Amino acid sequence: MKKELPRIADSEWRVMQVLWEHGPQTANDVVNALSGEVNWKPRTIKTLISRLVKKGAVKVTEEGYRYQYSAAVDESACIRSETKSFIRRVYQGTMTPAIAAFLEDADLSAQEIDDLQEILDKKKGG
Amino acid sequence: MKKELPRIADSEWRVMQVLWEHGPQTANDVVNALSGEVNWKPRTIKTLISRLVKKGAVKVTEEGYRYQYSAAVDESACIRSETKSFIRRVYQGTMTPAIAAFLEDADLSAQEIDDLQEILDKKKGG
DNA sequence: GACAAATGACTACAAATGTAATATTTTGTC
DNA sequence: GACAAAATATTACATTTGTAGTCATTTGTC
Repeated sequence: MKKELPRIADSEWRVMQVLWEHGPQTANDVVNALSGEVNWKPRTIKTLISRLVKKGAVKVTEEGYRYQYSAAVDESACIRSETKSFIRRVYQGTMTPAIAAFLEDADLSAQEIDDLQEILDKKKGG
Repeated sequence: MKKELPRIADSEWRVMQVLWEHGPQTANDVVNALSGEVNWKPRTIKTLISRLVKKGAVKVTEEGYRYQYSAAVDESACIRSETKSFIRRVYQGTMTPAIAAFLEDADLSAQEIDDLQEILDKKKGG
């Protein structure tokens, strides 16, 4: 059974990424992880966390005497869902032109090109 | 000199796409073009058009006795800008994982795979 | 155990967005 | 030229988002 993914707003993504990357943390840990990257007041980050909790994207546990926050939704599921909605919106649902545009725009190393070609080879094979 | 692209909201994209695809049109033409695709009342579409005009994404000309609306911003510029901000947000700016995820997720025909591989070959060659 | 410091809860508030309704003006028709 | 129909303009309103501030509570310290 798959859970509905809550809609994650732009700035909320930053918070989610910290939680996905570093696992359970206090609000302050998140604030620290983001300091330097963004210019938000600690309060702002707390607000974002609360909203994510309310949406069900983040869960809280009382570790000892302070709350620990951790992601409650799967990172790749969120990425896939966001990607799909992006492609629908901007490329009207057609993946191939989107990918082609990406490829043409991207500045790829030879290694990266090889990796991508391997993915394609595998797809063809399968 | 490049113009600042106005921020185009999700539902506004639908309107822009009609204007990009079909060129100058009356509000009603846009409504007709979108009917069947979306479930918006004509009023809603008119509102979206007005907002786009106010943002400078659409321009109005009085053709004869009724307004004609047409895109005032370049389609590929918008697509590129939106793509860049999407990749920054979701993939933290790294193109290759984004593309890899796209490829793995996409349901591609053999033909499409070949086309993409050709793009990659060309990139490697260049 | 009183009090400051830290943390979390509740509140704020403007702009953007989704989704329209109502009011006014223009135009074609009789 | 009066009036209905069509088009445009103005207004509405709840939600979401960005960006916080203030109030209340918990906790460590003396």
